[in-house]
Amino acid sequence: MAMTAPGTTSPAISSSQDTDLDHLDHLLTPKQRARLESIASALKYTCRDQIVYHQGQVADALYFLDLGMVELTTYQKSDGDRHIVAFLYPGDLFGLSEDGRYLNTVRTLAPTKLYRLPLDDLQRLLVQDARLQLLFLAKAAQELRKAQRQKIVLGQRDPCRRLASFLLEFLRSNQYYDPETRIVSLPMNRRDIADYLALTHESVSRALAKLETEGMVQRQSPRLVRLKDMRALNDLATY
Amino acid sequence: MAMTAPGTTSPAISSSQDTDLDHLDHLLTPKQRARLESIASALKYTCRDQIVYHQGQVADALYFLDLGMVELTTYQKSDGDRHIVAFLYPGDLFGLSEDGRYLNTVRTLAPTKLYRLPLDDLQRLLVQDARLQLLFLAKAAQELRKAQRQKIVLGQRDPCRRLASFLLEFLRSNQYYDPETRIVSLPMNRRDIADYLALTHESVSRALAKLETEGMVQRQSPRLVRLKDMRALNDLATY
DNA sequence: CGGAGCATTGAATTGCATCAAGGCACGTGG
DNA sequence: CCACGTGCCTTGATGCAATTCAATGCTCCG
Repeated sequence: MAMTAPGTTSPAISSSQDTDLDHLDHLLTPKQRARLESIASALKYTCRDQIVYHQGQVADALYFLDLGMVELTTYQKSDGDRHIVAFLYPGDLFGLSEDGRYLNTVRTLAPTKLYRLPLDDLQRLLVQDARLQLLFLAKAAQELRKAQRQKIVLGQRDPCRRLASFLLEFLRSNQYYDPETRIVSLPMNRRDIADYLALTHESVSRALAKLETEGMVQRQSPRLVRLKDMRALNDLATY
Repeated sequence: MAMTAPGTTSPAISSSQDTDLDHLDHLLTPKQRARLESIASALKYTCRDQIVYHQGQVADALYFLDLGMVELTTYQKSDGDRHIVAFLYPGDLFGLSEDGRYLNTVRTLAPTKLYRLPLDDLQRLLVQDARLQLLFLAKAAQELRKAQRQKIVLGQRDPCRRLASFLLEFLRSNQYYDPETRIVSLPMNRRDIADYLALTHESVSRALAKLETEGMVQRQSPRLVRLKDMRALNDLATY
């Protein structure tokens, strides 16, 4: 495991506190921005459940999520068991591959805008501009931290703990969390949450119910959850 | 999630099939090697259970594992529950940090040799040499793949499946796996394995016993496990 | 002084009881 | 109709405790 973005000690590099508004863009010089735009093509998905690419397809590009939300899933063996590896927020990069093939299937969960960066062009660009490459390295380190955290969350066997960690992930999001009302607006269904947390959808329901009876959250509707006792949630959550 | 090493499509970049012998070194030009050596300091640990650094210490260097094996652990909250994030093989980089502090504690599991690369020197070097930086980016992508796989393994609830995946990880290792006899020589105890797989040490024992009664493995001694039915293990394992 | 045998420690394993997550079925509501 | 929630039952992982085993250190005796 591991890889520190060398830049995390430098103010020039992205902090670990990315939010919806804190995109890669803000860190770019005008020239870098122009160069990236010259190789990028914008993609827009107006509805959810659209596939960006499939696991196993030849990997020829990296993607930058600008708006919306996508899920990254991996399908196991022959049996259909699905595993959601991550939910991605604006500012995240995706396109992880191995032996030239994408490792995941990427699906939109909401109207989404993203940029497609062809790998060969991008590599050329990153070799030309080493400072720009440092930003990508920092992004990679950020994803690594996220994966490590998530691994620890999955290590917890109490569904409530996993769910608490999951809910708290939304604090980063401007789009799906309103600090005023402290309401999380879940862009995915119980099944998706279950596949992400390695639970069944029933267990997700039950865990949510338990958190509610314990006064930590309050369900306005299935997709709208108000975080009542942030302190207790934080204590429960692993990270 | 995600980040493809742009280089995975280029033969110049490290393949995903790293083994103990396939170190970063082999991919470096003599000049790159010399530059890295000029900023690196070699560290040798002659026995196991030595701490390289502690979680929370100020992160000022990246490390390259040259020989031996280390474990990367994260300690939770106040209670002592420990989570082993990864076991590292020769060729791996470590030193992941957040807000300038190391995220893990690194401990040797065997006599170990590693190189210490101060972050400020390294960043300078990577800005000078963008091609060298691509190698680091590729390493980061590799760690990301590893973390993603591990996350899926932890998603499985059957301890046997997790253990099978764990045992198969050793196939990469020249040091701890002998293809002739097909014997894995475990460098860690049951407790460590348990903390890695999010099980109890009893569950590890039981899972191993079950794999043995089903003819997939054979215990020569607690630390020596012969892989009898590779096919069945692969079917059982997630990845 | 040296070596055989015993004691101690810790890891690993196994039996047993418990408990909680999963799976099924059904009901509800948008 | 599909997503969500919930009661009931089953299953299997956990936790505790007892046992085995290995390695080490120690004593005591030759």
